[in-house]
Amino acid sequence: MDIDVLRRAPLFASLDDQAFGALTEELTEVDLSRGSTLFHEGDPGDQLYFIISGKIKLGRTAPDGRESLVAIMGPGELFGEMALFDPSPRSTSATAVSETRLAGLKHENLKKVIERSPDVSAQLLQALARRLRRTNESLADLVFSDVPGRVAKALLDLADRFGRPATDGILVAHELTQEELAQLVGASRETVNKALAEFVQRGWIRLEARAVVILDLQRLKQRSR
Amino acid sequence: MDIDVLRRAPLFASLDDQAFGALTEELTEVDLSRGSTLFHEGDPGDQLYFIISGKIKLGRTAPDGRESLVAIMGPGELFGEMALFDPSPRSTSATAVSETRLAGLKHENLKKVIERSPDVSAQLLQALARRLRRTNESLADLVFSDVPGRVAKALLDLADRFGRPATDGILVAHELTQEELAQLVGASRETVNKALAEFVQRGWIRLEARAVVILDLQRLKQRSR
DNA sequence: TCAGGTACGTTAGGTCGCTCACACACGGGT
DNA sequence: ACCCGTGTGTGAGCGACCTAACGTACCTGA
Repeated sequence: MDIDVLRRAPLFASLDDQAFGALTEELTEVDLSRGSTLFHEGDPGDQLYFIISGKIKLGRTAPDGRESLVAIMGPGELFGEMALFDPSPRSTSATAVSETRLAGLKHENLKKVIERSPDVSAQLLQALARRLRRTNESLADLVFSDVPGRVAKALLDLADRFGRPATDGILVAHELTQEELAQLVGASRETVNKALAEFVQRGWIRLEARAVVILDLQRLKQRSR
Repeated sequence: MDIDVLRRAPLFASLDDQAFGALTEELTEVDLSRGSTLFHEGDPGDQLYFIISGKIKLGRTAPDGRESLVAIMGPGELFGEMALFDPSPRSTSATAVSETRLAGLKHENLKKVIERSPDVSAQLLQALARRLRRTNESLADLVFSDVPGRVAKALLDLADRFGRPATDGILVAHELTQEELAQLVGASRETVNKALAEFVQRGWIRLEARAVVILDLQRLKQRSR
């Protein structure tokens, strides 16, 4: 397993090599292809996961089948930890957005790590606090901004996390379909498509297959407020 | 200071009497009257707070002045902890919804408590995980449900946390104005008013001054899905 | 006790974004 | 090479909710 990503993860930064070595013994590797689901909403859960490569979408399904995405998680990030501290069934489902490799860690093993090095729980607190902050932000956006604004914001967020400099802008290989992007910003696919078309029209972005190139970061930021 | 509420708080359940005694030495009492603000969005923050009595609304303000409430916190609950683990300015403002008494605890002192008894950080993790779960829930509701549905859900949530049995139903003395209730569910005051009027019409609730009596819990639950 | 602020109730009109509907473009499998 | 499924682009129509604008009922303090 490629443990480089994990070694660099802030969560384990405080571990010495020996403790880290012991940890890696406990990890289970999981590989997912696009569209396959790791767990469903309501499942019991006793593991948390690290993303080694690829992307995972965390989402909820309404009784009528509509979906809403809570977050897109990428390499180096972790998820599925909530079921551990607050022992309840999974509150979201987790599905691969692209070819994805994960490292799973059982609750009991995490506990062992925490006992050895309390810094880890400080890191976990920080990770959770950050997530809560982001979610509160999204909540406010949903109330304050219109769909184009939310789309702009989502693109900027994805750019921040997955963007790479390209010749004429920032390449954001988000791997999401417009349908998924729509579920992420809480809007219909059609409306999101129109918002994207408008941005293209204005020369702010360029569309590629499951990717976007941001050409005018400033204007996009302006629109996202 | 009335420390009964604190002694019963799960966060401190694991402390022995001596440790708890030491902790109370570090607490600062704060009293707020309705409408006065403890901190604003963007302020630096080095304290977390326990609610001894009363209620606090946590909210965000849009550039144009509109407000959105992230949560209503009541007796026994804590808030303002995010700024500690994830050292950034306050992400929300905190304002008293009613006459409120708080106990403030500085970051450094919390650290001391955690060092002595690591169970406290487990409790903190649980509290954060629960909050994150709730916020994700709200996020999904905002997308899936219409305004009446969200109002119903908010009433049920408030009933769960602040409700008391009354002769003909559950008395929920939420202390919120309809404007605040509207900000909590992400809608306009007018629309919330209409939803409430409709519920009254149907005999599901009865309105009182800054309070609601839930008469037909079943129907209200039905409507909230 | 009166004045003025604050909260509540209700209406009318406009609009953003949803649903529905369809056409096209692409890509992978037989 | 050809489907056929999946994803993308676009238009028409409609409806939930917002804004704007009032009148009324309180409560509070001078």
